[in-house]
Amino acid sequence: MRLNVATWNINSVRLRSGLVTQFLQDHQPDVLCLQETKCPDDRFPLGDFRKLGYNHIAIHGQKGYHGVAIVSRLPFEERGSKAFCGKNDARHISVSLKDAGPASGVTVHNFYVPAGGDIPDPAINEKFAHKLSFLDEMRDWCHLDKPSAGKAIVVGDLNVAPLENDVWSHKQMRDVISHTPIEREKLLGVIECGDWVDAIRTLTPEPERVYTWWSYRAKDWQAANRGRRLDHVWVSRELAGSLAGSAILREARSWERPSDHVPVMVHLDV
DNA sequence: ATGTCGTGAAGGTCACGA
Repeated sequence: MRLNVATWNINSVRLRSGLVTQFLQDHQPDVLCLQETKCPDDRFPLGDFRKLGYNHIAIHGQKGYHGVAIVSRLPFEERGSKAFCGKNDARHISVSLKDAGPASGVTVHNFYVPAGGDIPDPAINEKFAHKLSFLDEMRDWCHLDKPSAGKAIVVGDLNVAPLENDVWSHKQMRDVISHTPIEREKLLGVIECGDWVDAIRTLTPEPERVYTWWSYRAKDWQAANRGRRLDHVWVSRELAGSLAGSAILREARSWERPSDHVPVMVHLDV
């Protein structure tokens, strides 16, 4: 069976539920993971997605900031959300597919890693310190909880572009948060510690440039094309052989009132 | 150095986070 998993930082699920439904209709992912829903759980637009047959929805939101959700047409069992850095700030949720045929038993973890502010010095910028601690805890989680044992997928807006060709200019980005050496090293350390396989880069190796985010601030984002690969899909070793393809929906950045991130999809033959 | 978004609480714009 073909299993399609997508991730998308939607930057307000209420404002953009129309874009989400368009994406679900056009691309039919089995599982869509959303970040930055910015929506309390009791105001999540469940009905919009259920209408399209996405009847299984796990949400972990709060008012105004962050928030993650998993919207699925395959049934699942909720696996809960882990609080990182001692904060319950709606940055993780997980499910295990169940009664879903050959996809049963696949666990999906959906993350929204802290952005980290502007100044890349943890001594004077506590947001950057938080981001680094969060990445440290993700590594500990891989070590202690062994989330990559079995069939598992990590997706999300990890807010780090780890490889040189994940940004428009490696040289000009090395002091910019999302591509500083310490963040890149820590994110690659999480992958290594968990023995995760970077699905997007397995299918589209360097040196090809891959971006999933373009700033709202550029006058003409397409002409400038100063993108970054901030959104990721990792699979456990057991699923690596099932990787069948991936797609980054760049055109979604041109939709009306877009998110600054675009959907990232991975196809698995399970 | 700037640029642009979304939210929420005011209050008819601003602060904050990204």
